[in-house]
Amino acid sequence: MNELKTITVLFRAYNSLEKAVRDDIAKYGLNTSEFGVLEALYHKEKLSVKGVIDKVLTPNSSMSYVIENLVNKGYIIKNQSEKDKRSFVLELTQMGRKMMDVIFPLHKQNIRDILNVLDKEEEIALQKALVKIGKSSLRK
Amino acid sequence: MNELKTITVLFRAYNSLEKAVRDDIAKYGLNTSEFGVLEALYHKEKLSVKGVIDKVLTPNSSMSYVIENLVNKGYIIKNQSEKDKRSFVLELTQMGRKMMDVIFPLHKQNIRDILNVLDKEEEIALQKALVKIGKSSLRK
DNA sequence: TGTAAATATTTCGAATTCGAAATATAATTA
DNA sequence: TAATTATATTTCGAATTCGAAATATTTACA
Repeated sequence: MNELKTITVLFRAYNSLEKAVRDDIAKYGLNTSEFGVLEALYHKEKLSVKGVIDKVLTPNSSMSYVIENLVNKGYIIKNQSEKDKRSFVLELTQMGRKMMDVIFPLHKQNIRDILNVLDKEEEIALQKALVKIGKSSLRK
Repeated sequence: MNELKTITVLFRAYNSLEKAVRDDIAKYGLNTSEFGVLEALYHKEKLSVKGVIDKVLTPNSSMSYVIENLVNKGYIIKNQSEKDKRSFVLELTQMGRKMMDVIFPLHKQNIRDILNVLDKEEEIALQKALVKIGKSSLRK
């Protein structure tokens, strides 16, 4: 049997899921990186740039660009931290929060609609396997 | 429980796996898209551009660029098809094939080293779940 | 305290990626 | 056979992404 089948189906599943998400949030003029930042802030109130980077998959060199766009669009604000002058604190604007109040539940439902092809046990098992792979591919 | 956990761990697993693969093949001056094309041709001898597109995850608008780079690097050749003048046939050069003879086994082993944290049953179950998700996210 | 190492963030330049529209040829059908 | 539709591929312009190096500030420690 093909030894690479697992990675093939993983890449394909990721790609089609990612595209579904991308198309969904593109309706609101956002890309995946931007949405990731908004989502992190939606749950955490305030986060430093580093705090966001630790939560999402965007590398720091791209993050400045993503954040700048979100600031320009008026969805987040960025203030230098008093404690640590290297650091900048991000939070949603009122507009950003209102938008997320609308988008986030739709986004969640959209994903659930896709994932619900799996029954509960399958989904749990999938999570476990993926966590293992995630860890395994880091130590390399 | 967090309803989005599955997508989170899927995205993370993909990302770290993809990075492991990317770093690996970057040693040979290739990126993931390029490697995907070479891999398709390595197994199939000859393929049209469309044939390659159907096998990999790169959209056609990007494919021209990827193929052009591979031609310039001397790893593949591209000839207009006699049968169908719209179509172009791709195949590995001798150099391309020799390189893949070296890279491909290493690439495969690299991935197996990561995936072998899973036992056989886990891996099969993972494949099944991912295939379901792949299909499920297409019809949207 | 002064200097070195660590951390947070940005800048830079270049490569890659994308969707939409354009081009060229082939297949279909009226 | 002419006109229409379908298919294969490329072009275009713009946005995004990346790693590496630079900057600024803080922390460690000699």
